[in-house]
Amino acid sequence: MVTEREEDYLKVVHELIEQKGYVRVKDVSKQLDVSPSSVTEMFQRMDDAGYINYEKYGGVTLTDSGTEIAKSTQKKHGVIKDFLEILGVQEKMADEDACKIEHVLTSDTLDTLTKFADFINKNKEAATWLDHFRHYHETGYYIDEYLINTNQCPIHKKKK
Amino acid sequence: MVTEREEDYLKVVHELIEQKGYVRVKDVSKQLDVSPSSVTEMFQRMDDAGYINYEKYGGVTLTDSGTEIAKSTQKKHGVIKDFLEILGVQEKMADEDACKIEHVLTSDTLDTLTKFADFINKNKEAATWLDHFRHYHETGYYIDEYLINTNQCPIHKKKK
DNA sequence: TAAAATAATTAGAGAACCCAAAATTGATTC
DNA sequence: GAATCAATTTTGGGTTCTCTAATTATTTTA
Repeated sequence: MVTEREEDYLKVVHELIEQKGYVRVKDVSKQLDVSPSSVTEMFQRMDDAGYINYEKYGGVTLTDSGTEIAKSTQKKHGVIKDFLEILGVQEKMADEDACKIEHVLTSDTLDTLTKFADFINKNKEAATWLDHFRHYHETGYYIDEYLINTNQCPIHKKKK
Repeated sequence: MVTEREEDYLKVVHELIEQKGYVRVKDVSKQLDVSPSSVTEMFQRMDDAGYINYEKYGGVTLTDSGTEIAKSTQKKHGVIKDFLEILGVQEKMADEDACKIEHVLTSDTLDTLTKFADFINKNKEAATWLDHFRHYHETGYYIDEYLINTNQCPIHKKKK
């Protein structure tokens, strides 16, 4: 079974291959903020595990299973990050959280987050609703026009 | 710095103390599905770290810092679980995911999730909107009345 | 092409987990 | 009080991941 850390490494390797066409120990080291020797060691482990093809002092390529894991992890990352940003979490935080969560969320939950983003993006009504939530989130106040349609007093009301 | 695993152990210890008034190695072992020897070892580590007071063959109590961590972790768990359940994730999955996520979410994001739950619970409008999302989530179809107010054709439309 | 610079690997070690099996302690029962 | 039983701890070992320092390979440059 693939570990979380292996998923991290596979994701970075995949990204670097997409960006530059090849992978350097140095780059992975910088990207993940670990020492070069840690990268070498992980490369050896992942070669043994069948996720990458690794040759000393040479290049690294992803195997089919490695590619699958990398893509799946990237996809999860995107889903989570998009979702959090929709909710109003700042890009940097959303990215940071997505990096952690992507390894552990059940596919059920992932599916829910995906559907949520779809729903928001396909409905004007939803977008409006979201604006109201964002306003509440940022200021702690409800928006007047919105309150008119509820059973609440149309006075700015601080959330306690 | 407290590790994720220490947070897990502290949470369980705190829960057991609340429930039964005391803590047995056996119970923690069962709760976390680890061997008794792992629990003993962790107890020793957490005693060294100042999170618990541990005496061989005796009881375990939480220090102030241990209590703080346990409570904070429990609180985060609750926020995340509630949030996911609001979105329609099944209780079991929501709980499972919350157990993982509680250790890693930024406080920014946690705050957003809390506010989201508040917002939903305090607005009829929001609750209605949520029903529509839940329906879409479960069936893949939009609800007619809802679509009337959007730029979409009021025919059941499968999401692709 | 030989020396210098850079990159990568190996060697050795440590932290945070985990386990099974053996030894110990504390509680119960006869 | 001694024997038994259950709970706990110790011992010894394993995995995954990390590091620094030393070594080796590759690339650059003079």
